[in-house]
Amino acid sequence: MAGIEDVARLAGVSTATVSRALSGRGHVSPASKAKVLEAAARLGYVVSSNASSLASGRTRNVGVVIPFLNRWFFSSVLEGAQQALLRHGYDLTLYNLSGDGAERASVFEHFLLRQRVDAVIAVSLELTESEVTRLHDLGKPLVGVGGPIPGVRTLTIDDIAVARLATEHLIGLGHRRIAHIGGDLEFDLDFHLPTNRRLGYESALRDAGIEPEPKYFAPADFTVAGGYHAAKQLLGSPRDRPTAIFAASDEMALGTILAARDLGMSVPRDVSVVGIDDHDLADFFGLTTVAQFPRVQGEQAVETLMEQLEPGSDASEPASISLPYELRVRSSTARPEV
Amino acid sequence: MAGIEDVARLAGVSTATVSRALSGRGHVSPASKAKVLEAAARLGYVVSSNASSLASGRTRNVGVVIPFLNRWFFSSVLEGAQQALLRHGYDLTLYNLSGDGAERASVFEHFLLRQRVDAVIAVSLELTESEVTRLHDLGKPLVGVGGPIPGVRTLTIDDIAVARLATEHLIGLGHRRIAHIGGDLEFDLDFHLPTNRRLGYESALRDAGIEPEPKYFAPADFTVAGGYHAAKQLLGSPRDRPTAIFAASDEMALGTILAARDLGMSVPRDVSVVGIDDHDLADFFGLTTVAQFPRVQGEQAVETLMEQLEPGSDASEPASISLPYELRVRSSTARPEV
DNA sequence: CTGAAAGCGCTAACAA
DNA sequence: TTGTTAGCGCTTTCAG
Repeated sequence: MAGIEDVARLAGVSTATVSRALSGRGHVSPASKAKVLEAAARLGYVVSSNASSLASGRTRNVGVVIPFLNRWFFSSVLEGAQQALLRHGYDLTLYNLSGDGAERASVFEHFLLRQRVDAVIAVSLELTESEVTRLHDLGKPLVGVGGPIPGVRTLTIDDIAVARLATEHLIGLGHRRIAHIGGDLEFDLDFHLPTNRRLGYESALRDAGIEPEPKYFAPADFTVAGGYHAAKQLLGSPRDRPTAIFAASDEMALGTILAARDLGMSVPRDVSVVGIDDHDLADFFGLTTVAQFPRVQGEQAVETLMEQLEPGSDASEPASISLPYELRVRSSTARPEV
Repeated sequence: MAGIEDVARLAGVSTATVSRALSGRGHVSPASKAKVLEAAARLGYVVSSNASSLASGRTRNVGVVIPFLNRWFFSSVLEGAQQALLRHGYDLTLYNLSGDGAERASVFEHFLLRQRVDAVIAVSLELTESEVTRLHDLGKPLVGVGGPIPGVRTLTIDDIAVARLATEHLIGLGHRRIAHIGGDLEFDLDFHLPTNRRLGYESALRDAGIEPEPKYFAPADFTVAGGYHAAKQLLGSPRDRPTAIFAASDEMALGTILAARDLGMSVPRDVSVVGIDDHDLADFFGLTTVAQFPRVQGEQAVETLMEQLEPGSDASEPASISLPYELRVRSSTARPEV
């Protein structure tokens, strides 16, 4: 392992110059810089991140705290964040916390605070005020994805608007009996996402002069199986059966499609289905959905951090971050039968 | 930020004793240890991992290199690894390499080698000999998951045996015309997994006196959509249609079930379907499958590393690692109709 | 623009 | 069992 001194010697300059040339901080003459670069390449020199971090206080590493790895939304956010960080020359340290108290506290105390990260991205995780304060006091930028953290910059789609859009799509097609499969209340830890989506749904209905009815709401757990069972419930009754179902996630929407099939109903002829996400499988099932772009959310979280971590490097300050979403009409929605 | 000196002062001992008490290396009297622990707690002291790493050469961090984040197998391995590492007090730094050459080389050079990790777990990634050598020379243990890396300890299920098991299940039910949906050749980078599974399938057939026929093989890309199309191909022809399909992954098996339905066939009455994985959705679809346990694979990879990283801590040396798998019979397989 | 040198905070000989 | 102390490899003032 070549060290900075070896490079300095080979390049005929001091270690300080090597450091400056390689890190880009401070001025170095083009001539010296070239010599340093060449020497470093020749020796296969790579800085020791530990020594560098210890001396500079920067680690070029960010921690990502995330509750699930095996769900589409979360793995996509992670992917986006990872890629963006790599581009900036940062490492990503992963903390997969299943919301569980003890493990989580320990992670905060013994990992995040070990000066291992320059910043933290918290995905769909409600941090306690003391956790936020602690990070803040340490001067570690923190950005949230997927839900508001008090006093912290957070990226979330406008769940109310997204739900409105999905519902209005159905209303526009002529549906009046529109059911909703949403999260159960205890799922609301995810930043009231279920509640917000339900609010969007209800307000869209009211705006169209339709009074939301309790019998047209079924709770589920955001899985395919959950959506399936909820949909069976909704579609099972022969009278006043809804002609359309808006599910709060694509996975539940897929469950709905499968339930309809199993009940001998045809989608969209007998029932229209719309979801939220644009999950990998949505296209395959012809599911109409409101796409959100979790990869982009991950990337944006990184960019937001970078502005704080490396000010001036790329001064495009998106003061208020509005995340994109988009209705994707496929074959699971149509006008209701007359 | 309290430093080690603060703790030492408060506890009335030297910094060396604090270090020893907190890290567990070297002997410390119970009395001193108690004092140190209390002082550290009082001050909210957390070691600086950089300083510690620099001085000791250990980072308590392992790098996980993985090609996908959004596929069941990979996210499960990652989850298992993360959890096991956390338990050992290690961090996990994630490198999500999409196999792409340039990005990958850069990661190896500038990230993994920056002394940031004590060891590397490579998931389904064929490392070049020079990459392996480089890590080896640096004294970084390396363990593979999901495919053999030359000269490296690797955890993989016995793909041939797994495929045999699945096929034999069908044969045992009385099927003779058994088709296989496997990976296309170019997918073979995944360590010949598709090839091995096909070999297992073929040898099981031969053992039962059935000659494998090319028309009963269809390649696909391990996705639901891919399996769907392959299955339509296989099930489309009216004569000599297979009575059973063995898909090399659950996702393709699910596609097969959906294809059968769309062709108006009933599973398992008209066609039996078996997969490999025990994907989250397998249970929901009643898919018979050979379960593998990727979480466990991730955990085992970590344990294997720990033996090398912290010798003596837990001396259960599993010399040859055989990974578990298990046939899960559900409702997608049955005797063929007579 | 460059070099000398003082640390960054901790660990590990070594000595006691 | 404990303390003293010399670094770990780099960054960054501070002079020049």
